[in-house]
Amino acid sequence: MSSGTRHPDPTRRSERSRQAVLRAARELIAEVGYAKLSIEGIAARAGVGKQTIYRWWRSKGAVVLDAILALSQGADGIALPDTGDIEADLKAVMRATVAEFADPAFEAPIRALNMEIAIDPELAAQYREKLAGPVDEAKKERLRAAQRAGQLAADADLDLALELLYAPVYQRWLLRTAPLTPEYADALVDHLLKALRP
Amino acid sequence: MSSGTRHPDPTRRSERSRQAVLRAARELIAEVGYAKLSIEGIAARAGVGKQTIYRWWRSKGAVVLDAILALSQGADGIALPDTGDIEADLKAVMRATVAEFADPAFEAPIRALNMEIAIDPELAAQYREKLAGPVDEAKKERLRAAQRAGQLAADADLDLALELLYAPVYQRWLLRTAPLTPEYADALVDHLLKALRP
Amino acid sequence: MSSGTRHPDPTRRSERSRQAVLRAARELIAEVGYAKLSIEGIAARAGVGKQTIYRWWRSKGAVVLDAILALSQGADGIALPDTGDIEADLKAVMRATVAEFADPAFEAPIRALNMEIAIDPELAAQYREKLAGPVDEAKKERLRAAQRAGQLAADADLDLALELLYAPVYQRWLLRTAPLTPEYADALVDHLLKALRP
Amino acid sequence: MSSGTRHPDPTRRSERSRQAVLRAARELIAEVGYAKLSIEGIAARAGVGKQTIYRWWRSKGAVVLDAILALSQGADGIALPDTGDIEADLKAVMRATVAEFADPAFEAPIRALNMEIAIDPELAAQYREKLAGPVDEAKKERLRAAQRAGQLAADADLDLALELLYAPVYQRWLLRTAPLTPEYADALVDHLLKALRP
DNA sequence: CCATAAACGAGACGGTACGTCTCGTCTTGTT
DNA sequence: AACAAGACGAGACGTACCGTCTCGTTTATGG
Repeated sequence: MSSGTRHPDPTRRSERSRQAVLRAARELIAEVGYAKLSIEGIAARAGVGKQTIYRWWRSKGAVVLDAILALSQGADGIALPDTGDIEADLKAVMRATVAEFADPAFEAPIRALNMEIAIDPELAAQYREKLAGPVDEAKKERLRAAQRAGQLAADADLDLALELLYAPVYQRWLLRTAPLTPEYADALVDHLLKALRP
Repeated sequence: MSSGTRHPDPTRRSERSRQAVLRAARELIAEVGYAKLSIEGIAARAGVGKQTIYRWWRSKGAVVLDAILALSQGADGIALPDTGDIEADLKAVMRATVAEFADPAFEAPIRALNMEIAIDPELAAQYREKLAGPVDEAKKERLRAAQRAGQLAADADLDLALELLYAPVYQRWLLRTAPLTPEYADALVDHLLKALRP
Repeated sequence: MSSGTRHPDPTRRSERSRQAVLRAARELIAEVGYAKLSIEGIAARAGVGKQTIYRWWRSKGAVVLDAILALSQGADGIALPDTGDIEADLKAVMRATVAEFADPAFEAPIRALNMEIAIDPELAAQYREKLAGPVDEAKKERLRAAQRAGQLAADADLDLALELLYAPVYQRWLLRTAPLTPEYADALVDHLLKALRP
Repeated sequence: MSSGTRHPDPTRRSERSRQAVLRAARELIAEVGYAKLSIEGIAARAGVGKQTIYRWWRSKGAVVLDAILALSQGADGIALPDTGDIEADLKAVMRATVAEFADPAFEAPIRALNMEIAIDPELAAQYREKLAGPVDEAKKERLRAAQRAGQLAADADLDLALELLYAPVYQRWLLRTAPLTPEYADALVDHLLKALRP
């Protein structure tokens, strides 16, 4: 589950320490912000030697990724709602997404993670594999169902479709260029469907 | 032109030092990368006292922003090509954009700037005002022309239109989720126009 | 006065910091012992950045040497008593020496210094030049006076004479092989004079 | 033979490990010097678990002492030469001593051992009992023979005599105050005999 | 045409954190 | 039960930068 790749011997690893580190990382991001997050601080808060962190994680970013992964663990078998109405379903999903992005509790750690991912390609790969990938697959599955139902063009590029939905939200959030509102979520869905209708 | 707001007396400022700092910042980002960029290093490379940097810039990010602004100075009166064919014009522009993002020389400093902007809202505001704003305005002007020509719906949300075009490119580039190709540029334009046709 | 040799610019040095470091070093040697003396600890106690210590001193030993040098500063124009009776004078001096070695307050820092000197030849050279040298010279001067008075052989090797007096005391103290008593001091003088009488 | 005192059950001890530790200690002192000698390093070099060292030795110093003891094992029944001429015999012995101290191969480990002994009284006691004691006894035996032969005063303090001979050599070596030459060895003997003649 | 006040280069300062190393203890199989 | 291996909490190491603070030294008017 951890992001490092230098595990000397995973079986010898102290689960107690691992949990303490991830919890401390989460707490500190929320309390002092990502800019002031330090490995030294995480170790102290977790009651753990610094070496224990360096032993199992490649970087501060790897710790942050694991800390967030640990939260969304149970969410494996995710599936998007499917009422048969692709427009209604997508709007519901996008409104939820927009709301999540607007949540201040969501802000700090996810912004931190995105900084790390933008800098460290290897970390980005792990992020995609562990978190983004499964979620994207679920979303594409819903779109595929809509294709089968004749609500979307059969030859639509679903990866691009996802980007048309999510990239604008992501950009607004990351760069704070404009507020994220439910109306905005609806507008994105409307435009997507207009572009992708058969 | 500089981003700080505490200029004790702009007239007394040494232009020679300012240029040396911006040049040093650009060189160091290219050479050692953003993560290892330090004010100490910039000052040393520029042959400038650290205080001179702290006097005129609020933060490392402000220096980076200025360093990049200084490059794109002449580009004030930017205007997009207007052949009358909105599809051809947009595809040309997007292909150029995609090519620019793929340029390795572009990478390091812009990525650095984006990190700072994502963290520092005040810097983001300056970035929008000085760089992104004028460029976006030029883009919207072209879209407005297309509206007047009846090639786009009269009630189209042009801000959203820009996001549908650029946010996917931005996301692919920042998170390295997928390659940026000319075909991708074309596809984005195609989808936009399908969604925005009258 | 300090032992390091990399003084970047002695005129810029903070005398307040220098004093605080030496005082902290002395206090900590007395309190926690030499084995547990750390540069980190000295810096913290002195309210000084670690870099300030590394900037001006080559090693922990150099700090300790300076700390002790600073104590015995005024003792420049040292001269041994000269009553005309070399035996009585030497016995007085050696009894004082023996008493000094037996003083627990003397123990910790001097033992620490001797460890460093035994390991670091460069430090040893500075120790000899700054501390041991002048003292030895004073002792030899007294012996020379005795030679002129016909109480010692004219061709006596005074360096060796000093060693015959002090090396046994030093060895007993350093290795704790036997107690240092006034009688022992007298015995050393008796033997020296028997060996060196004309 | 080992210096620790917590042997849980000496019979269960692995002789192979013990030898490996002592050999590794000797090699590392010679290779990296005493200052950089670590238990971690000894264990790694010896192919031994750290616990094995902690189980059988009280401290790093105890390992070093054992490592050196192991070398001078056979030298139990030592006796100094006795040609009947005390001056010649002592000069031969002292010249040999001086030569031994000047040997670079002798340097590192013995200096290391002396550091430990100067710091740790308990270790010093063991050193005296196991190494210095027997040797000193042999030296005193030779001096006693000289007393019986009327070459030394019958009431001479033989412990002090040994110190007059060896302490100056020890001091010169430890503090590197002056070179150790054969002439110096002779001079020490000459002075001793002048002081101790009947 | 100076004087004078600022900005300047240099870099020392008190600090924080880095990533590494070693300590001495503890845990997990192996022999 | 001792062993090799090595993870663990702890904490010092020496380095890199932070942002602030003197230091003289330009430099650029404005009296």
